[in-house]
Amino acid sequence: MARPKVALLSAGRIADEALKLVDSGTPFGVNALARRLGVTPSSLYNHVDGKDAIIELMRARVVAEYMRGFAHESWDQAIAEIMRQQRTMYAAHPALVPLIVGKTITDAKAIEHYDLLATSLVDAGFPEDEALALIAVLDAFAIGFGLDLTAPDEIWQPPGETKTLGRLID
Amino acid sequence: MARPKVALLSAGRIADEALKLVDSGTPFGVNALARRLGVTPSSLYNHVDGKDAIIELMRARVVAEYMRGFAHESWDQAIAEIMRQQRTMYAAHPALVPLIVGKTITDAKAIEHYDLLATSLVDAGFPEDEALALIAVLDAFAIGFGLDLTAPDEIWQPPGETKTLGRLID
DNA sequence: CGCCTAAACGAACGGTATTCGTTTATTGTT
DNA sequence: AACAATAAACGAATACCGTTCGTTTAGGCG
Repeated sequence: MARPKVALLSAGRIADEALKLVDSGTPFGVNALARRLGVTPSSLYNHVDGKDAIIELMRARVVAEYMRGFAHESWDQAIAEIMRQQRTMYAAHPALVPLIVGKTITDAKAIEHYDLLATSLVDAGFPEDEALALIAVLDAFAIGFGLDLTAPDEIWQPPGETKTLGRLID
Repeated sequence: MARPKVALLSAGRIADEALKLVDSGTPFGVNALARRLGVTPSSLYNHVDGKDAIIELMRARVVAEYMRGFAHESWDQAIAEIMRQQRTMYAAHPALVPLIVGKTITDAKAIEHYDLLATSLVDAGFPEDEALALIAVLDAFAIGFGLDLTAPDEIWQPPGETKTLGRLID
């Protein structure tokens, strides 16, 4: 097929289908995504910059849907609210978490939310370095929690007898 | 080369060199590891079960080196001690964290430590399901913190102006 | 009408982990 | 001492992966 009458693809459709693919539980990949879109893998590169860019598009999608920000709240209430929103977000798309982990955040909306928190903390009197450290710790916890949602069925596989753990995980 | 007079490889040497490779910052892989060992990739399979098994060997190595357990401490002191040991461990080998994340834990010593904590919590009166949930949360936080140590140089890459965040990260 | 661009395809490339067959040196057994 | 079995290396082959490039063709614009 050459150029079709109406374009089969668009960044939006790619992002949507990618998220559906991820949520379906099958491992994410450019080839699998292309197959789902009824297209060859190389066609995607006419609309999108590659695998990492697609992942960033997915991040943008879920951030736009789940992160609502906060208003007129004390810094600790703001933190609680943000963590709740992130929990809901990651719970809705657990398989996305290991994909976005460790990748630089470029999405404007996502950065906006971090900026909002940073401003709230600084306004509340936190020194700048402490504010940054706090944001990092909160993010670490949120990511860690999100990863827990994708954890393999068997987190632990005791090779021998255990005193307590074996009973707990059964 | 066929079989040499003295074996070039052993599970131990593979684990050691793998950890050195990981710590060096170059991306971990079977090919890169084999090159470092002066051997072809397929030779590794005479001693070790594959990539994931090598990663599990590395986990065993660092757990054996850094996790000392605890004794006669209250449950909250025990938690604090475990978290400190994990922090030190991950800080010493940050690039290992993204490799072990999400992989089933089979190493005996590692399981032993989780079992010790589980026992401590149950003995302290926690219901079994709460104890397991608590362990999961603690683990999530530790992993999240560990991942933060490997984070890319630029965690955020603001596409536009920011109110506070841009100032904080410079 | 003709040119340029957009958007698809297919082939090829370099990379990954892994498997298998072959070779050969060492070890264990009769 | 002769011989079989095992261990441990290599190299070639496989099956993926993400990505790049050249080619084709349809649509829009001057």
